Amino acid sequence: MPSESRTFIEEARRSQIIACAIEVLADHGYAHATMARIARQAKISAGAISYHFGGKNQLIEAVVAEVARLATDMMVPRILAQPTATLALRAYLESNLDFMRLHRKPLLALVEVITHMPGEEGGPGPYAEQAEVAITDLEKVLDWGQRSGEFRDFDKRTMAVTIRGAVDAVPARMLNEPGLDLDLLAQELVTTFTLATRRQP
Amino acid sequence: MPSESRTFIEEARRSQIIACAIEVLADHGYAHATMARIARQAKISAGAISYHFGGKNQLIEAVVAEVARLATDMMVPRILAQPTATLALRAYLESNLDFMRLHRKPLLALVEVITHMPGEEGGPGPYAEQAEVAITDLEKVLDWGQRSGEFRDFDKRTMAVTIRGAVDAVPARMLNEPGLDLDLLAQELVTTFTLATRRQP
DNA sequence: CGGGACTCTGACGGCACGTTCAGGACTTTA
DNA sequence: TAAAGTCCTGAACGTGCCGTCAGAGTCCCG
Repeated sequence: MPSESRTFIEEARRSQIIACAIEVLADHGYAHATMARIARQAKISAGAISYHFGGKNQLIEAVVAEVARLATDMMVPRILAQPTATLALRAYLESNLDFMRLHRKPLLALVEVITHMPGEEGGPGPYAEQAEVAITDLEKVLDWGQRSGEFRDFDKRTMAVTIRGAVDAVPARMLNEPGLDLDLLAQELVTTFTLATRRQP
Repeated sequence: MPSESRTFIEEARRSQIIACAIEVLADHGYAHATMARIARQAKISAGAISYHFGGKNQLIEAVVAEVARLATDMMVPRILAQPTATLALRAYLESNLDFMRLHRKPLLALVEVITHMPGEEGGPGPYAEQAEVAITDLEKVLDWGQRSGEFRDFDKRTMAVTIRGAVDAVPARMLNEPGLDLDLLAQELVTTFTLATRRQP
């Protein structure tokens, strides 16, 4: 305990600051998530954040990495455990919405960063690659289903973008409809895209 | 000409500034669309914009109104002219993508404003209502199809949000895939959502 | 006990942005 | 022609933000 108390404090602070950044991002939006505000949430000074993370960009980076890890851990194993592509697509949708329900604020924080973080002039945001990974993963499931004969012959990329677009529309709805039933929503999405992708009789 | 030259100049300047704001928003993104930059694009000073519009917020408001008018004019008549809900849904998707192809920069500018404009603390952005209108319009088409027996019994709001999410995912793709064929894309979307909504045999 | 490493504060500098304003050029009106 | 009105510029503000830094507090080790 004594030999590790220093790094223990360091790690504890980092975790606390990341958690507070997620809280502020989810509750007040990217534009209002200033260093001073995150610091106030953590009951420390703004300088302390720079001390631990070196700057705002690196803090954001840590937040994104943390939430991405959460999502990956929850989704990937469930998807890979399915025996058929149809069930894998179902697991993709269900585990994704499960993640939204169980980690509501981290999800909203991630969405704030990905959608509002300014990138280079006219180019994509710095975390566009994050979204690209989610799409290519989905494409793999779709390719699996087409090669196995479960799915009809659609354009894989277009279908992947369509499904992700539908899923990404959910967080905004969570903000405006407090009583939204995500289980029911998952059911509707599964039905919709099962019908849209299955091989036609 | 003399009696109206004053208001003529006024209107010409307003149109020019709106066009330049659209250009800058589409090319460089909301974060980089500063007053100075828009002014430089229009070869005037930043003060002139405040003179004609009273401030940045009112300029943005004018931009949104202009683009929304463009989109409505192109889509609504085509949708209402259809004899069945199935064809109306097809017209909704096709006319929406047509608008994206014919008015690429105004569309991208509108997306920039709607997605990046900061609103009140934690609340939705000031133009969230704009998106809400697009969804309720779509719900009307879906309700039409359910009452006529063309569509199966899905949750109208969920399906509307799903379709809009899929459509709203297109602009981001236009930025990253220059050679994207919007006609082919429209065809895929029509097929996908025709299968997803039609009454099951 | 005393030096050193770690942790944090509070204030300051610098920057980017939107807005305002006095004044000038030009046009219309009296 | 003179006065009034229109249109615009360039500089000067005020604001909000991030990053830095000297110094203080705390804990450990010699």
